[in-house]
Amino acid sequence: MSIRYGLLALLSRGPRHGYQLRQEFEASTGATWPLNIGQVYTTLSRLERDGLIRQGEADEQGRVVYEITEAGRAEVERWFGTPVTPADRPRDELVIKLAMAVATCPDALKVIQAQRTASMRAMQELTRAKRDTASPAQRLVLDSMIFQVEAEQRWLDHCEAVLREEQS
Amino acid sequence: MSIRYGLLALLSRGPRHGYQLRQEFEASTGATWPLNIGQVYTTLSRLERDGLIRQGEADEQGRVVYEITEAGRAEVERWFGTPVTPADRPRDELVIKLAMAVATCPDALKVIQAQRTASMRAMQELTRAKRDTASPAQRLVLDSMIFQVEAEQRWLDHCEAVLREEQS
DNA sequence: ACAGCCATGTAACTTGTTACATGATTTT
DNA sequence: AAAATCATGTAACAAGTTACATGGCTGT
Repeated sequence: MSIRYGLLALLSRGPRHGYQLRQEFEASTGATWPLNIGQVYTTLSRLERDGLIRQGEADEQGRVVYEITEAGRAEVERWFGTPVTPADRPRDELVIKLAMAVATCPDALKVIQAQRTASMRAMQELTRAKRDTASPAQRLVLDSMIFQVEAEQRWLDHCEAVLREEQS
Repeated sequence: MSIRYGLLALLSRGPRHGYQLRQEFEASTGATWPLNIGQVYTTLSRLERDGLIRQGEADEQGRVVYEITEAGRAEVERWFGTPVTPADRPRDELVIKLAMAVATCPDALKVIQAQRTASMRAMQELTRAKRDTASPAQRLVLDSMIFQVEAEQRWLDHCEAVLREEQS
């Protein structure tokens, strides 16, 4: 629901049109997850269908402007007030992969090694991206990814240690 | 694609029927993400549609048994050999929420506080769950979540520090 | 004239998810 | 007899995603 609520939150600041929403969304969340412009419009249609936004009057340039409704405002409030729990998060593909590998794969250690290499490269790219990013919001997003990759690396080490212990 | 590839990986060990697949999947990945049995069958249909598995002969108990095809085996190999990158992961709802909150919300600090409380509670539940889990595979999954919540807590501290600095 | 950006939208698709229907077998 | 578990499946939907069509405007 990230995009859905993200756009709704942007609209709670004031009326916006679709193209503008993509710009602001990407300005906040950065280049790691590019947002296809088509998706903005599909998401806006669904938000309108659900009564959380409505089409306002057109721009002076004739652009279609959306504005948040009362129901939408309440929904944003609820969203900001509700923390994210582990159960809310989608299944982590890496975790599933390793869980399957330890039971299935000829050698799970190879999977771990390949992932570790990729993680290190990801870390390099993230630090480089952070160096090149001026926007504070985008830096926070990059920081989050850096912390997550660090956690991933720790977990990979841990998995390898557990595996080696089991084998011996 | 976690479920899709997860089931495919299980089938690469040998023929299985649907109910059994759910049991083995949950035995590996644990109780945090329960797998609805209906989803097993929808996913199996789609895997069959894509030529990655096929229906074999029925069980001695008359149960429908699926087996992996050559194409499926190749796909599993490819999956195990391909690392997960940050771009592969879905947008993190917490990250989006905070990125929106710092720019939109009356006070983002409240959002951070609420999340921190939830994170601490999540951590408690995860350590309790780990204490009660004998299966090594499930313990690894729980360890992954623990590392992730730790990273989340570090990031929340970091966000708060950055915010307070900006305000002053 | 043409390339590139601004701008809106739709059709088709994917995976994930749940609610429901159905019946057999096993346990209490 | 009733409850629980085993077992298979379908219908309907949500959210995310991309490819494509369409046209206006701007700078070279």
